Amino acid sequence: MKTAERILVTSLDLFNHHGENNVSSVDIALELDISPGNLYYHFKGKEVIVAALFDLYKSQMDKVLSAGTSKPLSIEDFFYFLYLIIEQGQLFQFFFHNPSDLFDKYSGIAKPFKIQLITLEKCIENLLNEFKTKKIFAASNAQILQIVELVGLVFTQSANYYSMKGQAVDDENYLYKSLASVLFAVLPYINIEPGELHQLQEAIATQSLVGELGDVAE
Amino acid sequence: MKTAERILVTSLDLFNHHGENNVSSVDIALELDISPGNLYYHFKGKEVIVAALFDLYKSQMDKVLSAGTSKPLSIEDFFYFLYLIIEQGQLFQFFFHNPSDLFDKYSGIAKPFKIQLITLEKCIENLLNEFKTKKIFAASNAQILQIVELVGLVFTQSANYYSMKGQAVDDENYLYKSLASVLFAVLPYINIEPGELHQLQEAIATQSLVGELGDVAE
DNA sequence: GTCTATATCGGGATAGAC
DNA sequence: GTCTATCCCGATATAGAC
Repeated sequence: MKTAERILVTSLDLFNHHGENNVSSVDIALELDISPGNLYYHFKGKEVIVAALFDLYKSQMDKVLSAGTSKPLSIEDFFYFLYLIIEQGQLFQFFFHNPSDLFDKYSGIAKPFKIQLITLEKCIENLLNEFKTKKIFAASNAQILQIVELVGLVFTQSANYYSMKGQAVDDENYLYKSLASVLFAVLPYINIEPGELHQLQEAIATQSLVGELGDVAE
Repeated sequence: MKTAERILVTSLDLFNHHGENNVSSVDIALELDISPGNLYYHFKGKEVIVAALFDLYKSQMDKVLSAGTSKPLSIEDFFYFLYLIIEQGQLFQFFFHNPSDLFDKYSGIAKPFKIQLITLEKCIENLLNEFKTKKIFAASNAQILQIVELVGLVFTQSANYYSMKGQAVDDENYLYKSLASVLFAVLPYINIEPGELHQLQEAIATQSLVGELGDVAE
């Protein structure tokens, strides 16, 4: 792996684990066994690193989003879609730890990041409206917006919430708990045999989701 | 006002607006037109200030919580109770901006803060269970826990979410939006004439809550 | 109680040799 | 591409005069 790439991978890892704020350029260099000077040769400061990581995040998230909107989804597909989104977010956790500070320090990413988030939410809103058209989902526009906002809240802030409560939620459990919260909010508005979806909820709650949904997705 | 008190008030204000991380001891002193040395005479560093502010937060929140549990509440009272809780949280926003960093830096408040949060959630759980007993609320224990978790998420993280989206939500709107989210999650499980509570939701959504709920609370 | 002056420390950033 | 040496700066913290 080239040095530049190693720097990105290591930075992402350190940022995710300790918070961007608590990782200095020297820390990154130290972790990589290179000199601070060398680090600066490749990236002129953390600003550039963060920007590069954002580009990576955006490109990966865009891939997921377009996969979710290219063809009609079933409700089950929809939750697998959400699963993929949450997973991507988790890979770039550090962006969500303290966005206001981050945007202050690196003002370049503020706008694009917000746009990305709004795109994501718009995308979910569209999917819900499709379900509504297909009569498998019944909610007013206001309710749909509420759901979208809740999904956004869960997607961007659940990790902060759990870490704040001091519950050491590991990466896997975190995904299921987030999904369960979303499902819980959506469930009352879904129009199919109750048994069928409570099964899904059960699956998520007991964290056997992959077995249940894994094949649906391919 | 004594200098010590002025320091606390000003610190809280600066912390809330700019984040504890971005406010140095010198900033506080400057804002108060006193010298850094003088500041240190009263509080030996930000650590002590933060600890004092936490004590204040805890005592005020405890007052609200005990008011909410001393006598049986109606559903309307319950939402006014949530209103007061969210309002208190808002007065000490900075604690919620980046708790993990805060707890790292000021390890003394980590435990008490978590306990306070868990107490609050337990309190809400108890209230929901009471409503269940009175048959005005129907939900399984798992569902109640889900609701409590959503309330916790909304209470602790909504502000971060809105600021992350770049929506400049002013203090008042913020309260109503948070309340509306909670109401939305709870609504499907409430057992009274639909019209009655949709009225409440409408009131919250249109932000005329104070008129609707203000008198109920006294 | 309040001030000025100063010590210390860590992070960001760069110059210049190899 | 990589290193060492160094500089600058902001934040914390304290000493000692008034």
